[in-house]
Amino acid sequence: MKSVESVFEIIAEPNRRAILGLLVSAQQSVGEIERQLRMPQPAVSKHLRVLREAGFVESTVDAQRRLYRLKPEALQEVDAWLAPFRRFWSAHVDALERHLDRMDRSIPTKRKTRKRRQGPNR
Amino acid sequence: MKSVESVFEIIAEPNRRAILGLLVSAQQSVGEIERQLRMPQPAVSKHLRVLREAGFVESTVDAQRRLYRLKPEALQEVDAWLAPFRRFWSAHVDALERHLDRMDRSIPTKRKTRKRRQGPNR
DNA sequence: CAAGCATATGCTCTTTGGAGTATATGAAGA
DNA sequence: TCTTCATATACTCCAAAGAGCATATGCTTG
Repeated sequence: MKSVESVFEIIAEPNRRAILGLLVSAQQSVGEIERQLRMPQPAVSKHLRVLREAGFVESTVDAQRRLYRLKPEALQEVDAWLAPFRRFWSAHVDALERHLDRMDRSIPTKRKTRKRRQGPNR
Repeated sequence: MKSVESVFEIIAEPNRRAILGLLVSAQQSVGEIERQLRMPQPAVSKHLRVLREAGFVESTVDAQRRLYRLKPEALQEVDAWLAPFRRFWSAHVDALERHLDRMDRSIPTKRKTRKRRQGPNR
């Protein structure tokens, strides 16, 4: 049993993302998820278990049913990881330009020719 | 060759996330990534290939080196997917409260008929 | 052209994890 | 109690993918 998968591995699975998507609107029982996603019940339960152990969802008991609802903490982790990259899709095109311009990340290897960028000149 | 992996599968790989992390600060050559991450060169190249084909990075040629830099579009996709969930980590506590209120988190070891629930579930 | 560096690719091996199926648990109602 | 419903778990099978290693490609310089 490995319970320490990264949140990224968890949401890498399409069915799990689908389940999370369903739970955005409202909590759902296993059966409801099963029907909406047209997925075999054991599959649903299994994915829910993974999601639960990873902290993405939590469940409460209602008679024989289990109602699953979203727990946002885990997804916040993804959001946090994304943060440093955000500055890129605002204005980075120019910054990139500057980079290309001054990049001389030379390494302790002998290099004579530089200025060899720009263009797929074969 | 399958090139149509979801962006989520791409970033599920720890080494790839590490590479992306490196590229946030500046573009890097394969060798630089190799050294900083202490990862065998073929591994770096392979991951870079995956990242490139998925649109996470792009490369330019500099003599025998290849300089890789970030391409934010793919990560924006993740960001977009995350959007619907964002409202959860602002105000959702109240909804949660209501739920916790009408059920018992205790273990229903031996329980007789309880309220049959009036659920909003159809 | 030959040599050397930087990077890419091909191949095998191994592990992981989802699919599918069968079955177990547990609660509710007759 | 027995039956039925809702959900969970156990188990096998299979494919995908990363690790590791060897090698190919390609550019540069002597």
